[in-house]
Amino acid sequence: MAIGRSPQSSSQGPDQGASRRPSRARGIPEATVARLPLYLRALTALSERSVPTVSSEELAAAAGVNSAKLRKDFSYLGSYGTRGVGYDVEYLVYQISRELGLTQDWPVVIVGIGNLGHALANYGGFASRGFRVAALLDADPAVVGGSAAGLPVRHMDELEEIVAGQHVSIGVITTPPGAAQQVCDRLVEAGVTSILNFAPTVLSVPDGVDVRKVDLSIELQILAFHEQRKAGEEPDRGDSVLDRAPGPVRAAAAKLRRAAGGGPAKPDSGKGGKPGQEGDLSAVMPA
Amino acid sequence: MAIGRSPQSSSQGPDQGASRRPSRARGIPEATVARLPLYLRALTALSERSVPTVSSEELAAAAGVNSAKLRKDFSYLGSYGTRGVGYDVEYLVYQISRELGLTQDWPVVIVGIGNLGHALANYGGFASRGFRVAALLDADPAVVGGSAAGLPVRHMDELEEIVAGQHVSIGVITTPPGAAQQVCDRLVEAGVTSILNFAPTVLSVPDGVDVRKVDLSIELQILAFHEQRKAGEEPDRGDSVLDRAPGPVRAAAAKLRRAAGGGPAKPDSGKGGKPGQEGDLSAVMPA
DNA sequence: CCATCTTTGTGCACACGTTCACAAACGCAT
DNA sequence: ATGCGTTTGTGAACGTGTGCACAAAGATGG
Repeated sequence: MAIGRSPQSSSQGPDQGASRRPSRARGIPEATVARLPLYLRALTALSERSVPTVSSEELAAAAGVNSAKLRKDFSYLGSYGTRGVGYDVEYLVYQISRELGLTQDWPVVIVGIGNLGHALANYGGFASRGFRVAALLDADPAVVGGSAAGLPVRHMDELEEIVAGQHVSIGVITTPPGAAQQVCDRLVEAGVTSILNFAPTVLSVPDGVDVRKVDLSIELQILAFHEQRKAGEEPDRGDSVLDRAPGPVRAAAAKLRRAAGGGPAKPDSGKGGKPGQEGDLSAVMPA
Repeated sequence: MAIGRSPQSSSQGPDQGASRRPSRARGIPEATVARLPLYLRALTALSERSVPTVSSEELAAAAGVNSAKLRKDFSYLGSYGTRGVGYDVEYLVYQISRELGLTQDWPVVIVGIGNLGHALANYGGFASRGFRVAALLDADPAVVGGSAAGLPVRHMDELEEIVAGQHVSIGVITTPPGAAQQVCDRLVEAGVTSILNFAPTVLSVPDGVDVRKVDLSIELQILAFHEQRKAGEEPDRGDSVLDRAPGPVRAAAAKLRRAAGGGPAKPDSGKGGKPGQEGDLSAVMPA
């Protein structure tokens, strides 16, 4: 079978970020890196209110984390606090920005200008942190030539030129799932080394390329899981008994299922058994 | 100071999901829950191609994870595989769906119908997994009355009635950051117990309410971090020496900074020091 | 200059997550 | 039936992340 490409390099699962490559090159744990933007946001808010210093306790509350965790996180960056006082807001903003690489400009291309692509193009958070939209791209002639957020939508064919010409190293994929891997390959080939993927696809990329995934459907499913648990807390809604059987019983059941020919005996995935769930997504958006 | 509300209950940080409450009520680890949707997607694809069984190795490749991890994940659900053969695709689809609570219908309200709200309303992945959009809500009279994805946009005032009447337990917040906490409070008050938050805000909710956060800006910042690391691998671009100094030196520097009055001595956040980064987001979308 | 109070930075213990590696279980051919 | 090849399920080792609790460091007041 073998469904993915060759390497499953660069992480992608829920353990986002570059996990397999220890990534702790200079020591900053991945979990800490993921929290730095959180701190940065809280600090920026304080900065705007001209608050000069902040304690780990206050900042932790604002960022929604444990204060000990916050202090440990900061300790990886160096000792930027002052005991008995707290942290200098402006200085910390600068240090975190620098650590995250936000003191430089990051041109970004967005590929796939559907509903989500549009939303992202209009996204205020891009420009406000050094991320500049270098170009909007789409393969659909009906979309190319239009505009979003004041930028023209250009054709995929210009991708290579744009990436090379503007030294784009970050690409955002908001295409339908079917096109994602292909777009990804072109991005990588053109020189992009970091990809933010909104398509519900497992992208396969060569070593050295980072992929992060945002998947709305998954988030909702996780919520549903917890929601279901809340609902059926004490009532022991009995699952067909076989399901959690001790082993031999269950194995026999599996054998029976297989023997049945995989046809009519299946549970029908729960509800309205209409097929094509994954294939015919209403275009533009991932499922 | 104290910025957030009262409790910082229910998790929210990068350690998404209900972390602090062990949540492993019946034993399924949070990390596993987060991967189940991944497996489900891969399995659904196989199911459509009428593949009857799949080995852990194959499925793991398709989902982009380690096969041992996949097997351990499945072992939490029970023993649904057959040694020497693999897993029955249809059966596993059913089991995972059931575990995630996707065999039932989950009405969802989306609050804040801006660019992103529109995109979500049109999101194919909603309906395809049992998530039904019960209503689209907005507070802006200019938006109310319009429609998105065939559904009318209704006014916030109808929230309580809709949530109660349709037994909505999941809410999606796509408002500007300033409105997020307020909307969240109303949702919770109305009876919603799971929230998917797209606004760049740390929501504070009472115990028993789950919050998951999707933050585009953070994802990009994490990518930028790794990108920067790739770029400056060997060159020891010397950071003003003070930055990583042994301690006493650094402390003195901090004292000097503070003594300087917090005014002109600050590093200016790196680039064009225009303020209002967090406050004046171009509405509609989070930053 | 000393005492006291506040807050950082971190050692340590523990919980969680990942991966290896292998025995047990199963299908299949003979 | 028996043996062989395959694949699952899991015990155990390891790595990562979290949180407590406290000593050290600095601020502050007398």
